[in-house]
Amino acid sequence: MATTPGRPAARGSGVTLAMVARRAGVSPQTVSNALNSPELLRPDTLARVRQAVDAMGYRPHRAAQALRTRSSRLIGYAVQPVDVDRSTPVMDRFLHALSQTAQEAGHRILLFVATPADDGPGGPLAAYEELLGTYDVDGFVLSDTDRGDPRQAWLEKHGVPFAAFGRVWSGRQIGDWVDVDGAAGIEAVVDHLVALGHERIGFLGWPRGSGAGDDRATGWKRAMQRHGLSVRGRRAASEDDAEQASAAAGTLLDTGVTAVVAASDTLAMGCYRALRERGLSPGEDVSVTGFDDSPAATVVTPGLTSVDQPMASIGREAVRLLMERIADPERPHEQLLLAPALVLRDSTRPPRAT
Amino acid sequence: MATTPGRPAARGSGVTLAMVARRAGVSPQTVSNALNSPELLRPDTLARVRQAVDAMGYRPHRAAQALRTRSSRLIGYAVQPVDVDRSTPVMDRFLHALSQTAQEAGHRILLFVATPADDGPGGPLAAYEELLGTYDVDGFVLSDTDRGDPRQAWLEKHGVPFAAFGRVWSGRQIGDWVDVDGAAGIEAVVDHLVALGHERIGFLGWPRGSGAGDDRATGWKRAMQRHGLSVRGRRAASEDDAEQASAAAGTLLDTGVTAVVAASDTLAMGCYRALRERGLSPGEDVSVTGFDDSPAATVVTPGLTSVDQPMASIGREAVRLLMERIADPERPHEQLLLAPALVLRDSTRPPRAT
DNA sequence: TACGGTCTTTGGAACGCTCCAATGGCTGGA
DNA sequence: TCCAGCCATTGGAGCGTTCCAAAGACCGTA
Repeated sequence: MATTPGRPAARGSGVTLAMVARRAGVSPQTVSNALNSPELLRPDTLARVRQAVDAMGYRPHRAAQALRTRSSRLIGYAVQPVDVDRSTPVMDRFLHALSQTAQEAGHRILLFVATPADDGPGGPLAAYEELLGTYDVDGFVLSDTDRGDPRQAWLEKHGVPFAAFGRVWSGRQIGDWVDVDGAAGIEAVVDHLVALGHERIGFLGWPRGSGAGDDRATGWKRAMQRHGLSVRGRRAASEDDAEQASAAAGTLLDTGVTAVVAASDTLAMGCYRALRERGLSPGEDVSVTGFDDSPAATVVTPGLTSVDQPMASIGREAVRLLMERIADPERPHEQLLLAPALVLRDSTRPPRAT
Repeated sequence: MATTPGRPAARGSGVTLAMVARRAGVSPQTVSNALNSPELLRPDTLARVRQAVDAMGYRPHRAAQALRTRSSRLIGYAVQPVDVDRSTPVMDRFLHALSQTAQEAGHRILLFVATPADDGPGGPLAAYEELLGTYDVDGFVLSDTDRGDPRQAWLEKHGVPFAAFGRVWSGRQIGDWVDVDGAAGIEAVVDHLVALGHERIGFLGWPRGSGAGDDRATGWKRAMQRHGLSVRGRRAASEDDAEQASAAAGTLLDTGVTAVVAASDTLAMGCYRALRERGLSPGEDVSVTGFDDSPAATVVTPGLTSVDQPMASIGREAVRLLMERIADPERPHEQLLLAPALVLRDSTRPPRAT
C-alpha cells in the first residue's frame, strides 16, 4: 500500500530494502540477492520478492550502493572551455553517444571543467585528482588529446581506468583509445578528386605540430604520391580561422591548383572566401573539401564535400573500452582506428576544361 | 605519514574522517565540523584539525556524504538526441557554463538521455523519474522547452527543484527559468537595418507554432510597425534546413525586399543560397541576418550579422536559480529574460541606391 | 533414524559520513 | 562556594546497501 505501482513518488520512493524484505517475508540480504544475483534464489522466492519490489516501487539508493561497493557508476568527462573549440565542432553528437552507451551499461556521465593549461593549482590534472579523491567517478573518458598530453600517463600510473578519443601523439601508446583515421579520410578525398580529373590538388592545413593536423597532411601526401602527382609548393597552413585561412588559401590558389583539400571545414570556408574575393566560384571554378562535416558544411552554398567523423561510434566505443577496462584492469590494451566517411556535396566537381 | 601532502594517491586517499580525528586528537564529529561549520570550533582546534587534514590528504567520500545528507550534489541534464538539433547549435557553450557554475557551487552535472517523444515506457518523464527514484540527483536543468512540454508541471507537482532554459510557452508560467528575449533581439536587428536605410524588410521564420519562432516573428512585426513599415506579404516560413529555406527565401526576394531577417542562422544560409541562385550577392545586393551566432555565421562569406544568445550567462543563471531553489523550496519563482547581443558583420549594408 | 552434502537463506557487521542530544569546561554573578 | 548559562566538543546512532561467514532446509543414502 505504500505506493501505487507504476507511479512511484518522484523524490525517491522512500522504500528501502528492509521494507521490501518485510513485505516479502524474507531477509534484506535475500532481496539484495534477488536484484543482484537472482540465480542464487529459488524460483518461487525470487518471484515473491520481485512482486514485492514492483508493488512497492522499490529503487535502490545509489549513494548507499556506491558507499558499500566503492563504485559510483559514474564516468568523468571534462568539457573543454569554449575558446578551445578548434577540434570540437560536433561534440554534441559525441556526448550524446557517450551518455547513451554509458546509460545502457548502467553508468552515467559526470561533467566537470578542467583547464587544459597549467593554470590552477595542481596543473591540468588537479580536477581529475579531485574527482578520484572523493570516489566520485569510476573512470574517465578523455577527448582532445594533444601532443604531450600528460593525462594518459598520469592516469595509467595511478591505475585509473580510462579510455580516450584520440591516440597518443607522442611517445609510446598508453591505455585504450579510439580514433579516427584522418589520413585515410583525406586519402579518400584525394582519390575522389583524382577520379573527377583533378591533378593539381593543394592542401590547406594547420601549422605543423598538431597530431591530427599532421596526420591529415600525411594522408594527402601519400595519396598524391600514389597517384604520381606532385605535392611541391601545393601546401599552405593557417590557424583554424576563416579569415586567416583565406589568406593562406590565396597563396595556394595563385599556384594554379584546381582543387583544395582542407584539414577542417573552417579552413575550407576560408578557401571559399579567398575564391569569392577573386571573383571565382567554389565548386565551379575550384573544388574545395573540408573535414568534420560540421553543420556549416551542409548549410553553405555550394554544399561542402567533407569527411564525417563517426562521432556516435567513437562515443560508443570509448565507453565500451572503458567498461571493459573497469571490469578487467589487467586485460591487454585495445586501440581502435575508425574509418571516416566521405560526404559528397556540390563543392567538388570536375576541373574546368583547361 | 599516510600520504605525501600535495600528491595524494589518485584513487581516493584512503584516509577517513576517523583517521584524521585520531591524528588531530579530536572526535570525528569535530573534524566534520571543521570542514562544514568551522565557526563552531575554537581557532586553535580548527588550525590543528586543518593541519591534520592537509597532512593526510583527506578528502570526504561523496557517497557517504550523499547517503547521510540525502543530497548527491548532482544536477541532472538531459542531452538531446542529435536529430533534434534544430535549436541547439551552440549547446557546447551552454554545457560548459552549466558545468562551470555548478562546480563552483559544489555541484556537478550528470548527463542522461531522455527521449523527448512519448516512446519508451513511462513516456518522456521516465528518465527523470528514474534519476529521482534512486536519489541520483538533487534537481534538474531543462532545456529545449517546447509548447506543451510536460516536464515543468510534472516536476513542480512532485516538488522537484528545477530551472529551465526557456520559458513555458503555453499556459501559466511554472517554476524558475531563464530565457533569451528573442523578440527584442530581432527588434534590434530591424532597428539596425532601418538605420542603414532599409524599408522593405522581410522575415524568414519557422512555421507557426514553435514558441521561440513565433516570439522572433513578433519582434520583427513590432519593430516594423514602430517604424511605420509594412509587413504585408513580407513574411515566409520554412523548416530549419538550408535547402528548404532557400525556396522560401526565394518567394521573399521576389517581392523586392532589400533585407531579409531570418529566425536562425540556418535559415539565413538558405537565403544566401537563394541569392546566389539568382546571381545576387548576400550583403551587397540584399542584406541578410541570422540568429544564434553559430560557428557558421563567422565562417561564411560574407560574415553573417547575427544575434548572439548569451549562452554562458544563461547557463550560469540557470544553475544559480536551481541552487537557490534547492536552498529554499518556498521562495517565489524567478523568471529572467536576457537580452541577446547584435553581432554586426558584412551581410548587412545600406541598400543599393534605388 | 541418523548423516554427509548441496542448495538456499540469514545475521551481523561495515562502508564513511553527519544528525541529534548530551557532556564537560569555563565564566560570571549570587 | 555554588550554580546558571554559555560554548566547544563528544558519543552514539543511523543513512541503505552489500560483504562475509555461518545457519538452516532439504535431499538421498546408509
